[in-house]
Amino acid sequence: MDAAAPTPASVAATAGPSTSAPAAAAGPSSSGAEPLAAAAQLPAAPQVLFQVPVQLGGAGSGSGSGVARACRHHAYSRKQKSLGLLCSNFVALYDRDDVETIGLDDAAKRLGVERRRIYDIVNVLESVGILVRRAKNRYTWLGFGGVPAALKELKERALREMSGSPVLPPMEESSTANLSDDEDDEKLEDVDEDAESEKLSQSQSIDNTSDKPDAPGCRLRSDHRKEKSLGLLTQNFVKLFLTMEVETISLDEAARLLLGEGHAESNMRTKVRRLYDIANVLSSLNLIEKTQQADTRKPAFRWLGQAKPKQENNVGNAVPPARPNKRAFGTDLTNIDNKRGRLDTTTASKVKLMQGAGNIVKTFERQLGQGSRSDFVYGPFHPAVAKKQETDDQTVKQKERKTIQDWENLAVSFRPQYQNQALNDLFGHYVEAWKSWYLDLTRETSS
DNA sequence: TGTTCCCGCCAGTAT
DNA sequence: ATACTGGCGGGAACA
Repeated sequence: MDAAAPTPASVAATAGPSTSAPAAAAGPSSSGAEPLAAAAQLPAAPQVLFQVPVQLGGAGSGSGSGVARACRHHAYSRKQKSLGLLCSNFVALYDRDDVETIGLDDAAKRLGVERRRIYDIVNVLESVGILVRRAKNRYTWLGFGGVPAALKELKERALREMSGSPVLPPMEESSTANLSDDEDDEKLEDVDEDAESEKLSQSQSIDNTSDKPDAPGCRLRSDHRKEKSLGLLTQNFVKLFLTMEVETISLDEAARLLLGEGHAESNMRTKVRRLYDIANVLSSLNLIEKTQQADTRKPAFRWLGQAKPKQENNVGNAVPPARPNKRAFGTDLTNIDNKRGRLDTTTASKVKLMQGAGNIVKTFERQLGQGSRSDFVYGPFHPAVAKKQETDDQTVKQKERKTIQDWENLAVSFRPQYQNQALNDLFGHYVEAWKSWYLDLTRETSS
């Protein structure tokens, strides 16, 4: 649907400020223009909404590939079209009390991007509980207040499964509470997904090359799709931080961990590309930040865990000051960061350690993998209140404290039990190492 | 030159 | 049949 047809200015009109989505604006179909109370009302969001300085020449931008696109856009700057920036804008646009549901077309139109990009954003936002899909084309805005619950749920689920306890009966887990009519069918699939994911697990990473070793054939195509969905990948990426408590992790490493062994080079590349997308969005939510690994200087991401709208960079971060080092979309900037927390050093080695455990991670990742959209419904947990601004320092601090506590409990109670002895042993090593590292870490951080 | 990641093709799904 | 979703990877901007 996002085919050619770049409708040049379609947006500019509706989207107050300087929106301009040169080539992208292809606001597809969609019935008429919704009233959109002009996006101009963005709160005091500073750098929001695409400030594309230069209006690319007319409709321009070729349809097809980026070739045509590229050659006539001198002023083209990908920074201004980054997912991260887009996400910030998206948040600025919808993170308000009066926002209830979000229409994809509307969002695309207002932000001046093509629908396809909105899917990207929305999928990761949903993964972290900021919004929920209600129906085709419809999402409900939960806001940042939904994040803690979503993360908690993610963590719990991860731990539950790591500990070998059977994955919740899908039906129960995705307790319809929040589902709307058009989603429940997915749950049906989840049932056999569970059963199947077991045997197919290893092919997950290599499916691309169509090399199903033992030709499971029976795999639901939709499963493949789900397994690779941006949403799921986001969750698993986040789980890496939540359960392994790695302080920093490079996208390579993440990809490796998520893919497991026998991955083709191309798979890695693709996975990493996706992770970049995800990381950019998570960064703009301030859930993670870009840094470098101490030893290798390799770019990596650090978990901040305290989602909040981008503007409020100063409020209670669960982590020391974090300068805006990551490629600050929108605000542009250096990509390179020089300083990084002391933790990185230790972390780097832990991460290495983890690599050996790739298999295991992979295993549980797979178990968790069933997370189709219907799988992560934070309904029962979600507060529904406390939306917006956690600007309140007190609250934030309390939360931080609580988080630390959580982790401590976690460290203590964390004792996975694999039915499989070998796994159990292997994992044991990993856990031990992790635990000691983690304890060090908490001691350090919690001042 | 390597890294980052935008863009849109196109296949799978839903209506 | 049409519309919605979203995986995927080419290739260009960026460092």
